[in-house]
Amino acid sequence: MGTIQAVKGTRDFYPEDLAFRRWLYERIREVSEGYGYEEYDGPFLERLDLYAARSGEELVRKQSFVFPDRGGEMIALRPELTPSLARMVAMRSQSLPRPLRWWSFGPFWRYERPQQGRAREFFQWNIDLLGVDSPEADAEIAAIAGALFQAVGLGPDKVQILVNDRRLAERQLSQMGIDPEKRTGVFHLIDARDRMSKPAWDRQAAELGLGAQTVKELDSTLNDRQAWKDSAELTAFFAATEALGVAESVLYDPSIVRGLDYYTGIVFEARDTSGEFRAILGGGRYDNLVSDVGGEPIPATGFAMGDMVIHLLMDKTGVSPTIRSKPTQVLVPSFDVESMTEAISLSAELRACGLRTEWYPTAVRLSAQLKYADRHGIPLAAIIGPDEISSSSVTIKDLRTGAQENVPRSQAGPRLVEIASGAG
RNA sequence: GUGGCUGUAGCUCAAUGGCAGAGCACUUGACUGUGGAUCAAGGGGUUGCGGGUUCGAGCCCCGUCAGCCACCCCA
Repeated sequence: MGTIQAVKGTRDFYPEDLAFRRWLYERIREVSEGYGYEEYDGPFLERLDLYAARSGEELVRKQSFVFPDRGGEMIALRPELTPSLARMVAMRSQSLPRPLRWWSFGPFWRYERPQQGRAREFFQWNIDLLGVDSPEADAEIAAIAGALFQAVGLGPDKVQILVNDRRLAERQLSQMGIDPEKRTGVFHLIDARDRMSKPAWDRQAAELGLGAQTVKELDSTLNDRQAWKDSAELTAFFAATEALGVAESVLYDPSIVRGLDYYTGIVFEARDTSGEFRAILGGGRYDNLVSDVGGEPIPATGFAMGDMVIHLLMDKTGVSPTIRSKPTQVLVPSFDVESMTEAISLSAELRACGLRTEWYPTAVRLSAQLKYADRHGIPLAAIIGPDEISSSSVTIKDLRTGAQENVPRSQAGPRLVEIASGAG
């Protein structure tokens, strides 16, 4: 190709691609606002220090796009939103009325090897509930995730939200006599269990210094689907998700611990039930983050969902909508050179009636102009040629049904509005 | 950051080391006032890029870039 290549890991959004992104954004907005959440956004650029606070070694050191500004300050393209949210809340923690229900949708960047479901530039939905320290708050957040899946056609048979509580997991490890210092390593081990073979997993467990008896106990704990009953928080959580009507979508899973360091309580992630793709979304409770960036302590819970995996899953399960990127409702063909001015003025009249109207700019064959309308899914055509001009009329054609009628020119706009609104 | 696979038309893919092709899409015509279907024709390529081997490279070799897959990590 002679053209300059796109930046690695970025995506071009042609009109049909942007149409899907906007459609997803609209579903996200409807669901978020349905629970009373306000839209906000942070800057795309942040000081690298912000992430150094808590996000985790890997994310900051290796996966951020970082550059020095002209003053030498290290700046990062935001790899996630939660630290920005914590900073924004911390800066006004005295004046913001609580609880805070905020959501956002925008671009993020991570310097990683692109592959299926993962790019270097991606879009992400963030939704958070701050100022409430209760399992019921976590349950609302999980219910919102379930509501979004429902809204895009991914029912409980296709997506499950898998839930655990770090406090329960830590208690379980303590009961097994596992040193608190080994927790992080053991959490990673737990996280990797379904991706590794049994022998490899046992070997890594041994490397961590876990005895055979401990490994056995750990294994049986990870298979105990009833252990949530030992947790007051999870018991309250599941009672609340049932009341919220999403009981079928949430499931206790003792192997969910999540990678980010700032989670402090209930954690969850959504997976496709076929197990084909990586996590669709992930989140949980992070009660210390706001104070970590300098604010007064505010408990918080929330999640982030990328735009790529859910799209892959929707395509695979056949629930992706077919979206028309062309907004035009009415095409006004240019019948011939002589009537072109009339066609232009007709299109202006139709626009004045509130119709999204497109004038065909060259007087080519009428069949070619109607074919253009057909290819773009434009439902209506308003034809004005020599016959119509001499009788002060317009021929209206509904391309969906093939029906055609001739109306006085003064009636063309109102009649088209009627047809376009489905009343015709 | 590590390892593997693959790069040919807008898309999906052919072509034994010997004339770069097909289907879909696009444009035009069959059809001088009517789209979808059918038929026909046409446009579109520095075979990702750079080097090497060879009489001759889309094909073989080296490098590079990109895509995909598995790690790592995570949305």
